[in-house]
Amino acid sequence: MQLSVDRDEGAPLAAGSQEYRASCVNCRLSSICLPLALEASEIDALDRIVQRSKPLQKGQYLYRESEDFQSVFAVRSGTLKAYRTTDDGREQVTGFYFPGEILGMDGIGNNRHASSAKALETAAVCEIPFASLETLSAKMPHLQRHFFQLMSREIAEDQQLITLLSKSSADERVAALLISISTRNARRKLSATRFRLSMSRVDIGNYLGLTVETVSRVFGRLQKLGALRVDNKEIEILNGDTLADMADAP
Amino acid sequence: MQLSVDRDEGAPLAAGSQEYRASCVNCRLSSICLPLALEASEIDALDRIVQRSKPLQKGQYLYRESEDFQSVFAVRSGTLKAYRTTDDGREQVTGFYFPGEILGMDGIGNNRHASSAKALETAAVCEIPFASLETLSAKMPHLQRHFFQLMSREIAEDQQLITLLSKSSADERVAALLISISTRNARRKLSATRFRLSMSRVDIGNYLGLTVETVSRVFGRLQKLGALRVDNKEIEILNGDTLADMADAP
DNA sequence: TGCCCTTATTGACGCAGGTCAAGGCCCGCC
DNA sequence: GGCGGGCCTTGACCTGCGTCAATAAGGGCA
Repeated sequence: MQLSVDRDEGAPLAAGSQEYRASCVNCRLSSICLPLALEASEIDALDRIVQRSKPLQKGQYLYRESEDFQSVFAVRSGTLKAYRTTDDGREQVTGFYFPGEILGMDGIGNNRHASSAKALETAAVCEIPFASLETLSAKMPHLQRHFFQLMSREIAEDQQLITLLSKSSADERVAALLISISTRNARRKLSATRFRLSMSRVDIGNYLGLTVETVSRVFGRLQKLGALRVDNKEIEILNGDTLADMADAP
Repeated sequence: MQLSVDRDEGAPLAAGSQEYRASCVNCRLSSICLPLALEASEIDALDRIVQRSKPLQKGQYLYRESEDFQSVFAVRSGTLKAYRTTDDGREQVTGFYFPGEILGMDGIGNNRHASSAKALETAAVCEIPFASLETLSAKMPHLQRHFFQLMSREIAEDQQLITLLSKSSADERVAALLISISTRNARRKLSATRFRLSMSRVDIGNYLGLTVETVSRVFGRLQKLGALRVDNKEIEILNGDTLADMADAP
């Protein structure tokens, strides 16, 4: 059995094509993605600089590490992962991005993407050229503030991951990720207890600093504890409290 | 024997007091801290919003987690550490901050500091009220860009730490930290090969996700390899190449 | 529908680093 | 300058997770 596919695009689906003509005004993700305080005219101005293009297929790159940085991106549907490659060729997944979330901000620092972004499933994104965003921000205080906040939150989230990696056991890490996904689903009015993991066990392990085998074993353990039902990529959270306890148990 | 104390303040020391009247114009850290493209009049405007106060003593807090966020801070002299406390009471050091570096940006996201900052030794800072910074940024494109870049770099650095914590051995982690400190010293025209660690082994271990004992053993190992000379907090890098190899060995 | 290749699970085993414990050193304070 | 309490180091032991290996379960494609 399969949960329904995300239908997160803002616009009503236009008879089979060009749904990516959607606009921010009627995007149902705008509450996540945009500053709430923007006025209609301001949203319009933003809307004019946002570029929508045809969806990425699973495995396609949105951008690659060390490419010129031009834009940040908002996820409209699907999921992406961001990762960087270390000098010695190892990969590190630095984040998963769900609809309404912004990625690419790590490239602003020196005009070069600090990571690569790849679609984990078919995904649509809005491209926001950064130069235009800067110009617009200078004129729209709410927008400027919003972007400072978005970046700050990315920092805070990275710090949380740092804490997770630095201090926690395999169980805690996996539990924390599941809770994070659950919370982000809830924000988009999707089920917080039942969802499909778009990323592989390898990606999860990589993100959490664990091996696939360990991730697999933790899923088994959590299932045995009755906190979870796992059916391949389908997850059902049976006992959120157990999971939460697990996520920050000493 | 002790290396000379950092004298990083911008202004010449004013006969024993009130050296914190220094201004950005003649601060020798401005090349690290400020956008190079600013004009004199712009630096003046910035200078007027920057507040300098009396130095923090070792152990004093600059701000605490979950306090109201008002300002970001630039280190003028000394070192600080930032850390957050997890739900279960564990601490995680998220960064060390040296002269010329900015801290506090993780608080912008929801107007509350996401971490605490504490002086590791006597330290002077410049306080930059964020509201004023926002106003000024809207008028000064270079400044706006600069802050976007600073925040982006913080994200990129956090991602590097994530990679370190996720993938690397104890040896790699310690080597990477030493190289980072060395590089940041060089940027301030201090010795890249000889310095005094302002943080304790506990702090280092905490930052790197290791125990004190392991940190101590790694120092021993690096010393035995001839890469380092360690005398308590005094470090001399004897062989930067060995250290670099170690920092990103598979 | 069946084939092949990728992804996931499960088991056995070893090791890096955590834990516990003991001792030495440095430094601030009286 | 001597005393006390944190730091730091070193050793012995233990364990959670990585590694290796073998098998099973999907899932895309002809």
